[in-house]
Amino acid sequence: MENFSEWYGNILERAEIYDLRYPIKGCGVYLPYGFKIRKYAFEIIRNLLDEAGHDETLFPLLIPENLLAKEGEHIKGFEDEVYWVTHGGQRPLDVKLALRPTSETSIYYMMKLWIKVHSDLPIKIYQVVNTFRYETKHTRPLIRLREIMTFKEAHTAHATREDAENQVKEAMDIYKRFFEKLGIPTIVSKRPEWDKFPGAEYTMAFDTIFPDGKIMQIGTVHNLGQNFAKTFDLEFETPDGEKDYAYQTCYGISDRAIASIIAIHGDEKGLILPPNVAPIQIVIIPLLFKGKENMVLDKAKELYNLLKNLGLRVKVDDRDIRPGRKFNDWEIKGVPLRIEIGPRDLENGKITIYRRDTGEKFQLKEQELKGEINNILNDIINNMKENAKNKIGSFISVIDYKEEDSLKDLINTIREKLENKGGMILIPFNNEIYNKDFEENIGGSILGTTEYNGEEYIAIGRTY
RNA sequence: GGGCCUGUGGGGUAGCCUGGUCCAUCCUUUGGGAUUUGGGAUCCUGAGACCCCAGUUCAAAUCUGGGCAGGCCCA
Repeated sequence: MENFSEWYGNILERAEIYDLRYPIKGCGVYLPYGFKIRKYAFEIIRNLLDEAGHDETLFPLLIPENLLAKEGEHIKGFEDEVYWVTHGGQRPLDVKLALRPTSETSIYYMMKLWIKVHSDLPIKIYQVVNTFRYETKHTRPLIRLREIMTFKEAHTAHATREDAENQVKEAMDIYKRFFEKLGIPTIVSKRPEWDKFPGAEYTMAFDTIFPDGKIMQIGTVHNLGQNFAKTFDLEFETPDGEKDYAYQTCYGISDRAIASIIAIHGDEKGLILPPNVAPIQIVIIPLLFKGKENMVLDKAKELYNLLKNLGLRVKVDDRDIRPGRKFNDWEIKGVPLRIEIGPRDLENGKITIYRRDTGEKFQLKEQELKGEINNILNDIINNMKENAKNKIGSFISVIDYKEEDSLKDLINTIREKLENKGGMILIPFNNEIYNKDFEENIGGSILGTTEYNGEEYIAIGRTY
């Protein structure tokens, strides 16, 4: 993958994931195939959240200016990138309406109405919605959008600081499992003070590394403390009759998760999808020879029903084109398994199987298929995880640095490394260099502090 | 915020400088047909474009101005 940008744009089009020709910068269209990937991926996070006691809700897209502007630090973080609705028809509006850049303010306004006593807490809700940012820098499909079409945002309120702290832990655990299921390796760091979510006490972030060596933030978890609660007056009565403000957290995952599936697993041939999000998990290609078409088609149909009944997503590709073309089409689309069935296989009572992740082709006795199929699919996701881990691992470099070493040398080493290799650089934590001044000199960003092999490090990289 | 560049079928392009030879080239895509099918076949026959508006001119894809859209560089 020499040129990632080019590869990425190409694959979105050729695999029919996302059409970026919509005539507004930073806005595009999820095509049916891409939409299904999105659907299955977000089904996973929905299930994880539901199992952990979250409830799905839906809040309005429009936020009145006075609500959005209420929390000073929060609005400051967004003021340059908010879209405003200023007119209703021809008539200017008395109160401008923002297209949500995120929904803290609208949700917390309502939470105030729902919270009276400690027994109303905790509240754990989430929604999957579109959000808007007026990006002036380069937009990129599914990575930097003006309309973020898929934003899963969870918001919680708790009676104590400890509960909120535990909620942060739970959220991080959920995200960790989510990305594991997708086979996407992540590095978790605590964002620096100057780069945390506006209005939060602190921000924990999930980063991964793209094939071009750039850092991609794909999930964040924020502990909001009582900042918003005080602004929005989320006051409640404690068990001992006192008053206190709710302790809040919020955490989000976006379209970038989809971009990561594509980027982390894909290869020169196209997508490689983890079976759990693949719109088609197994494609059956009948090899049709003159006079033997029906035999082969019947067998294909039989296998289709067998696999379908096992709960798998299967498709028989009986288009009247040559098989080589079909092989290619489905490889571009990343279908994990392909079954080839032709007259030769029929004679031998075997089927031919191709694995997209390893590229290997092998034969299986027809009777073995039913028992083996799930093992194979499991093996695929495990192998994909392993590959991804190795890829990301090779992008992490540790640089030693002690007080007495030359700061100039350190800066040069970092610059050189970021320039030539990219990826993530880890430096043993040192308060002297953990600041904005240092960040401005290294030709990259300080991602935050992270734990690596049991030690604390400063993580550095170039971000998207 | 300042500067630069680009816009031709669904995608990628040639033509633009030097206006006419362009009802626009090639690859890909795509409808119909034939033939074929164990790794992107082939043949026949169709489809599909000069971003929009105004101007210059006998004549505009080509020149000028504006609009819209996209990209790049610097702060």
